[in-house]
Order: sequence, then structure tokens, then C-alpha cells
Amino acid sequence: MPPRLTRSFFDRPVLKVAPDLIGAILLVDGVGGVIVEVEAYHHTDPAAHSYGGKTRRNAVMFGPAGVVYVYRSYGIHWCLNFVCEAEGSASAVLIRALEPTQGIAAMRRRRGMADERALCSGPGKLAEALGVTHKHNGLALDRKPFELRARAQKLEIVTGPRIGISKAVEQPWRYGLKGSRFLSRPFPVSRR
DNA sequence: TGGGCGATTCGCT
DNA sequence: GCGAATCGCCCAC
Repeated sequence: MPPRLTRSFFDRPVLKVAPDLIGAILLVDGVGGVIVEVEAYHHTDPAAHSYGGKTRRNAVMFGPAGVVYVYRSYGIHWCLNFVCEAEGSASAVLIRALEPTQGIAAMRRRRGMADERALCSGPGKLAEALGVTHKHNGLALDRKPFELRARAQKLEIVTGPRIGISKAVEQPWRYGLKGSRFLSRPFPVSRR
């Protein structure tokens, strides 16, 4: 079994942590799978929640690295983030998609659907499938109910522009597992 | 204290 | 492809 990821893994620049998370295994109460898509949000990034300074909502982004930041999106969905690089900054990685491997029956129940490819193919879907809510905000990633393990082998990672934001759209800070069928959306084909 | 808005999803066209 | 659903957060009044 691959080693658990602990706080030191996250206490690095977010642009290094984000691609290293692709292929890692994320479980919440034993339910989850392989991370196939993430986005990085750096504290100097106008699209990051922490950009405008500390508020009640984003407070955990300004705390220690290696904890979970959960926020509500569009009044409906929850989105799961991992806090990085705590030293005076405030950055995080948004977990956008998983390839389900464990607890698939529980995910289907929570999502009310059968299609395995659509269980975790988007940040809101993923949070619903894993049962993540505001109650998890601020919890440490190396403790229950979370379990996070490093990826077992080398793999190919693709990058592209982030999704659903209006600021700093051009930054290619979305990372994905090449060829995965469980992405929230395809990555644009790179052209020259 | 209130109005505008969003790191989304889903169903309908 | 487009737009509604839906509500907590945030800042301006």
C-alpha cells in the first residue's frame, strides 16, 4: 500500500502539490478513489478565494497546510479543497474529479444514479458522492475520516485552463490524468 | 441590513 | 448550448 500523505506534502508551493496529487488515492470514511483532476489556486491569484484577504469563509486557507477547505458553490454544491503552503500565504488545490474505486455503492446511493463515470466527474458531484460538507471544513487530511495515499506509479499529466472562473482565466493551472474517462470535462487539445 | 454574485449541475432545446 | 435552481458570503449603503 502506498504511503499516507502527511502535512509536509502540502507544505510546499501549490503549483508543485497540485500535479503530485494526480493519481493519489482519496478516501472519506472508506469511500473514494483515484484523483484524476485538480486545480491550483495561489494566494496571488485573483481567482483564488484568499486573494481578497482573510474572511470567515476562507479562514482555514490562512491556517496550517494539510487541512481541508470546504465552501458552498452556487448555493447548492459543496467543493473540496486541500490547503497548501501555509507560511504566510494562503493557497489551495480544488479536487475536481475522482475515478471511483471504493465504496461505489455508497456513492451511487448518495448521488442517486448508476453511471459510474458521472459519480465524481466534477467538484460538486465529488463532494456529494463522498459525503463531504461544511462539517469537514478545517479537518486534517491525515486523520479520520480522511485517508490520502501517494500515487503508486509514474503517470502522464495534462494541463489546461481552469474552469468556471472569470479572473486569471489564462493560467493553465488545471491538471488531469491523461486519457482518464473520469474527468469533469476533456482537456483542450494542445496545438502549435 | 440588503442586493448581487458565484472554483456548478442538470434538464431541456 | 442555455438557463434555472438556490443560498451563504461579502461589501456597499
